[in-house]
Amino acid sequence: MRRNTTQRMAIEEVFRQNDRPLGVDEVLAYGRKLVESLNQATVYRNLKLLVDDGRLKRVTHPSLGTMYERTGKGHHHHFYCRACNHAYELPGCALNEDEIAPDGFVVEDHDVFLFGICPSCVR
Amino acid sequence: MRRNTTQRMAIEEVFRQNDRPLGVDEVLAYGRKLVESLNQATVYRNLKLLVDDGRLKRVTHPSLGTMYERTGKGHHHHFYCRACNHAYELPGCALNEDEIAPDGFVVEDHDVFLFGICPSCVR
DNA sequence: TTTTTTTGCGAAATCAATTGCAATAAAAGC
DNA sequence: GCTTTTATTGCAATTGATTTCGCAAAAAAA
Repeated sequence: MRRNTTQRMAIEEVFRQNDRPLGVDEVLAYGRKLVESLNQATVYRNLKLLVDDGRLKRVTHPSLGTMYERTGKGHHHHFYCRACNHAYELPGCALNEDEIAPDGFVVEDHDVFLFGICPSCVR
Repeated sequence: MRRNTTQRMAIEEVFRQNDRPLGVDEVLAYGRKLVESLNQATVYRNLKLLVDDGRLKRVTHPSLGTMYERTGKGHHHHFYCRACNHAYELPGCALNEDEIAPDGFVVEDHDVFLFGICPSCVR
């Protein structure tokens, strides 16, 4: 049976406080502000458990690599800010269903990654 | 000065024969059909040279990892067939420029990855 | 208290990509 | 055509980054 350890709760808290896709190091860094003994292996183990439990989703970003984000937020695209290196989730979908692919291709899913400058960095 | 080795020409030929994004192992496997002594390190070295020379472009696919494709084909999206594990390039862009991101986000580029079944696998 | 999961730590396994080096081969020079 | 020069290859070893693992100690929950 799964136990509510301070480490696991801290990792979930990290995602609550920073509601955007986070890399393993980010989770470790933010998590250590909550539980300073937090270990990298513990982060890896818990990220895996949280994915298994359906609380997190694993995403592979073309520039940032493996990231994790909270589930249950509906379809969204990803924005990567080249200035602060943060990833953001942008709700909604700007893809035209009909011209998405030529006849014959059966499209089941899609991932959209945007690149640019985020509002906090633009000013 | 750059030499036209049989290995390098074979690698370029591989991309001419299979005009879709290819992974390093695919380039190696197809390349060995043309030059059986072809070595992995040679593939890595030449892919890098061909990128430097602007003949290939490096792409990071969320599922397939690092891939290379020929340059000069204009903007396109990528389609990944879950049946044959091949990547395809789909010319054109089905993204709505205006609703692409909320106000404040400056979008400079984007990558779109589609997932599904390709025409050859669908029948 | 007792039981059992979980942690921290360092070691180790993976995987992708790079490098050193002697042998090879393309291109230039004779 | 033959020799010289030097880029390139093949091979194995190595790096570097990411992820996993073994195990004793710690801490939930029973």
